[in-house]
Amino acid sequence: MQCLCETCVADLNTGKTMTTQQKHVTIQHIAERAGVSISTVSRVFNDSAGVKESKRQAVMDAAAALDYRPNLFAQGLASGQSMSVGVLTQNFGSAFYDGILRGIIAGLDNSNYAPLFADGRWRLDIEERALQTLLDRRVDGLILVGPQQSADLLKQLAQKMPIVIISRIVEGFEKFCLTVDNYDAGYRATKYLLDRGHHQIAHITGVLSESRVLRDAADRFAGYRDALLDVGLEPDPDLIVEGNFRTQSGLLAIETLLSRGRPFSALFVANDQMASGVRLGLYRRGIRVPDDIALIGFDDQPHSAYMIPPLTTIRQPAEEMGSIAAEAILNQLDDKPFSLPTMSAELIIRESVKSIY
Amino acid sequence: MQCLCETCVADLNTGKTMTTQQKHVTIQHIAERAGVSISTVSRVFNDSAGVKESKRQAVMDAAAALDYRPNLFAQGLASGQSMSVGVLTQNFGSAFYDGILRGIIAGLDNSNYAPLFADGRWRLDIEERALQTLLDRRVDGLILVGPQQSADLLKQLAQKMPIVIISRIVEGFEKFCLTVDNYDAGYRATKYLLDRGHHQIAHITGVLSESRVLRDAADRFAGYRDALLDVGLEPDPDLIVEGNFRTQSGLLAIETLLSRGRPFSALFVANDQMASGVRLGLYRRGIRVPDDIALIGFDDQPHSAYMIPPLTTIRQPAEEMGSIAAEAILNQLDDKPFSLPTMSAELIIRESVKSIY
DNA sequence: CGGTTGATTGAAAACGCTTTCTATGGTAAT
DNA sequence: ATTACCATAGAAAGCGTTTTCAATCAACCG
Repeated sequence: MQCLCETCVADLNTGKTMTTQQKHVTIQHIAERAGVSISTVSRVFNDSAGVKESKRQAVMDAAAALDYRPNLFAQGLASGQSMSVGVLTQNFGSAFYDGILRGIIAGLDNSNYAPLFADGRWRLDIEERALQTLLDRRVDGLILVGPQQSADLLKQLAQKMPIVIISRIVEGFEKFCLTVDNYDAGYRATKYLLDRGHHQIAHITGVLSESRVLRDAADRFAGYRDALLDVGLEPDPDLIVEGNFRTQSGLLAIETLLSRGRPFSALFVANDQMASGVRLGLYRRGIRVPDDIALIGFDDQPHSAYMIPPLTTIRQPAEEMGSIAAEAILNQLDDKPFSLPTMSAELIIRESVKSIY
Repeated sequence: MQCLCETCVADLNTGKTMTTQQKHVTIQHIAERAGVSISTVSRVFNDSAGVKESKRQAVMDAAAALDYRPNLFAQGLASGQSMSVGVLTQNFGSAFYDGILRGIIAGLDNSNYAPLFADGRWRLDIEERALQTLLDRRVDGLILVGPQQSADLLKQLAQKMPIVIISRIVEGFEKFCLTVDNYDAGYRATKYLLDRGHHQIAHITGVLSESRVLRDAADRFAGYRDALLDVGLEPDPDLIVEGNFRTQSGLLAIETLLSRGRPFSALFVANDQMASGVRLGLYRRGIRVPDDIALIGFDDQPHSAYMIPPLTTIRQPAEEMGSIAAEAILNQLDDKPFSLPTMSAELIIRESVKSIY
């Protein structure tokens, strides 16, 4: 890979060997070797204008021979584009986010854009910095998953670049939001229990508090409530406990639920993680699932299929959402129309719910 | 935030308003506003040379007033540095990786470097592209978690920039590798079972095949074998099954193990995911844990504490490894000495192992 | 008091690419 | 054969920083 064109030799002589020459082949080197100007080289790579086939080929050959890789910094500086889209999540480690990322990677796969990942770890300050990192890198588009930023900031961002917001609805901004219909999913989960003959159905919710920007917990809860109402059942406050989506809180919640002494035969838990905690709590008390209590979760985490017993749950189409988001960003980038559907979740029937009649 | 210095007004008049002026404040604008040259502004931000306090302050004020953010592309181009370190994992979604990422984020937190994440999804081709993305962005350092690249390539990379490799040992390159002592961990897991009175201990390994660059499975297995040997027990091939680290393979493995008909009272599984599969297999057969079979896993995934029963397992100090890796990179970047210890894993005792005497 | 020295500062040259703007040649039209 | 027009290329001007080089100024030395 030792090039001996003028430029390279000049580099060698000036002692730049170990830096420029060895380290980075530039458009200069290619131009020299192919016997054309750098403008032409640039044109070839961007096919931004007609270049005679012979030169084109020469450039391609030179580039291949020298293993040329454009300097993104230079490109970005000159063109004002970074050819990357920023992806901000809250927790790389969760199955739902992981699925989304997978979808995004796939969706961006044969575009010229590369994803740039950052993670907020559910902490506003970290999220802010992560976002800043992305912005500093001048991403051309942004996919935000469950962002906790203010609606104003989000709208402001949208002014400057294509954006897609997953798992959160920002008022007056629905066009850019991609969500799952949590209400419907909650409704259906509850309905499923009702249909199996259960009438006393408890619910452990996610984080509900007012200030919360993310409405998933509230929507699932509303679905639960309405499903009950629709069959003439009054939701019983004693059968409802607020959790915080974490495993531990499921354990706690089932304790308080049980301690209230109100009987129930089925339990709808707002996510699988908490369901996992619930399951342990039940096990500790010697309460069997599904014989004594039917259990239904939400999310279909990978290990839910391996719970004892395998958990009936609601699956969000994470991967599909990721690729839809990617596609939408790409379209926005191309000034093409796009639309983000409200996704619907799927009931995954396994073994944690038994019918009683 | 409307600036009326010469530069900005000029921008306004030339109609650059909606792009340059609104979009990006440059060092130019600051210089103008603070009444100094751009060189001085640059010096202030990098405190690369003495600048009189009065000017320094003026620059800072101007920067604050205009909400200046340096253009990383320009900085990168000019300085040859990107002030970022690339982090390549195999699967954002796994708890182990997630812990590492958390550690890295924390470790880089008060440095000037920002992490840039990419994920190989356990597929060599994707990993290659992800790495390329990182390289193209001219990261100043690289943290690779369980990379599958050839040793040659890794060494080559190390020539060019600081590097830390987690979870893989590259021969003759140990200085840059940060690993957990899997052999010791495997040994201790087995020893624990032995100490509880178990003599017929089965083992489900991870991916073992020769070509495999990652040795974790083989090391855990070797630890298992030697622990047995050390108490005078001959490892029984009929009690050993090779899995592939995935949940499903745990289920399969326990089936074949059981079908061989050789009795065993305890089972060491090379990771928690497979243990999860095993658990389900056992449940299906009505075999109780820990009463009929003692179970011990590896990794301490978050949900392992909530398995039925809670799983005794080995915890790798993921988060700590992440921050150690970050620190090592930072030190290399500063030309300071660094060293990567071999981490040792911790036995987490829960309820899936019962003593038999 | 002229010349040094050191601390500050500005001018200008990179950095590697994109993108006008111009120039060149050839081809089609008159 | 002229003129007009295209297609193709090169020159050169940025893009927003850093960094080298040179210049200015004041305090300091003998």
